[in-house]
Amino acid sequence: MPTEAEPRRRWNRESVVQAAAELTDRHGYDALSLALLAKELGIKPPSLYKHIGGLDDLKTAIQTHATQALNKVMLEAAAARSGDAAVLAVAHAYREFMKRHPGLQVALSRPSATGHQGIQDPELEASNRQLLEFAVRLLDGYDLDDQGRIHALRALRSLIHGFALLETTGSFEYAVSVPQSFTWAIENYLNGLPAKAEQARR
Amino acid sequence: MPTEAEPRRRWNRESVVQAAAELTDRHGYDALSLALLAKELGIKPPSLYKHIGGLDDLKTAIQTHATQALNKVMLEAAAARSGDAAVLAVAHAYREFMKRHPGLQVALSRPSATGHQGIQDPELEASNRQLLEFAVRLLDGYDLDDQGRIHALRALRSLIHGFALLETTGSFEYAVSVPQSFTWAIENYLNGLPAKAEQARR
DNA sequence: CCGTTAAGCTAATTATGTTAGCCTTTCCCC
DNA sequence: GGGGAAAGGCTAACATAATTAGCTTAACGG
Repeated sequence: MPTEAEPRRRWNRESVVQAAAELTDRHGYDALSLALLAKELGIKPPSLYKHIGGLDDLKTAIQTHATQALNKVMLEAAAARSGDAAVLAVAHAYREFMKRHPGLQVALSRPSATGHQGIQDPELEASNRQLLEFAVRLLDGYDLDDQGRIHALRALRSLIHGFALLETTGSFEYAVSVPQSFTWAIENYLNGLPAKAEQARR
Repeated sequence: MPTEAEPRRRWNRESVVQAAAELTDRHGYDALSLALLAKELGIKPPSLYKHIGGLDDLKTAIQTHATQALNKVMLEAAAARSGDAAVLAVAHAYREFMKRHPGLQVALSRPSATGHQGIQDPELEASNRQLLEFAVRLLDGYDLDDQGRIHALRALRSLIHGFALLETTGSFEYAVSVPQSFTWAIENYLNGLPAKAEQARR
């Protein structure tokens, strides 16, 4: 009898979370269940507990997975760009990510399942810190002090995130081009920023 | 035996949805269940089906309930104000609403449970139409054509909604005042809008 | 080769959503 | 007032999901 049996694919926490994330994107965040995920992986629900702590833990893991993926996308989008072009590129990449990952979008738009009392994944911390450092540099071309930069970053992210979210919830019914609205929104944001004194440039 | 029995409070669809909405605000959107709701109302789960079609129907009802409540809040905030002051008032009212109703906030930030294929509550339609008409007037003081006004409204709502959402998901960890960031964000938005030619005013 | 461990399984428990069918109160109309 | 329909509640029963306990087996290292 030849060893016909599948090598029996081994799952680990990361691959399980990854599969779960894809599941939410395909079937919707609310459709995520251990039963469905187990079927998808070809194993039985109790086996999942060898990799994750339960449904809540899985949801939290999906959140951090999504956050890291989004951070990565933003960093890549801004690479080799600067100034307004960089901001626009990041904005479009952010929106693209949200549209391409409807499940993760929902995951990114809700309080973490397990109350996030400080104790966080160190890898996530690092990713966030890296993003912040990078993001601050995005706004180099504007006349902002340290506080102003934080304000500006929060505003930018709010704008992008809110837009992408409202877009997929179907809040933009009116017969005006949504992509144009997005570009308009970002440009209006940039337009409002205080320009750095001209003589200070170049 | 005197008729000690409680007059047995009667529920209807509206009061049930209202109670469910409050439940989500107190216990979190994900904690919403027919079992918990029934306990809250002092009835048994199957009885709920006399008022709602099931959990999905209830969630959709909560969404439209939330939308109408939010619309109302915005309208009231802008009453007797105009120009930038009106925009700021609406923005703050919107954010306040989101903070005060964490459950409804989540409800407002996800695709409707029952796919929203056009068939909508006429009352909701009316509320949305009313809001749009009003909102357009909000931007009277700026030099925008019809398309521009829609762009501007989408941008404003995205900014406010996104900010409130990220605020409660805990994305603003940095040690800078969040309320200040919010005001900054709205002012920056207004700042970016094209001012109407001066001679056209007063 | 043998023991440990990782990763799977079955069985059983609990909670929930949902349906069916029954019972009582309310209330309207005659 | 009477009588019936409708409203609103209930119990019983069932399906599915999450979770726990305890067993089994493949892999892997000494």
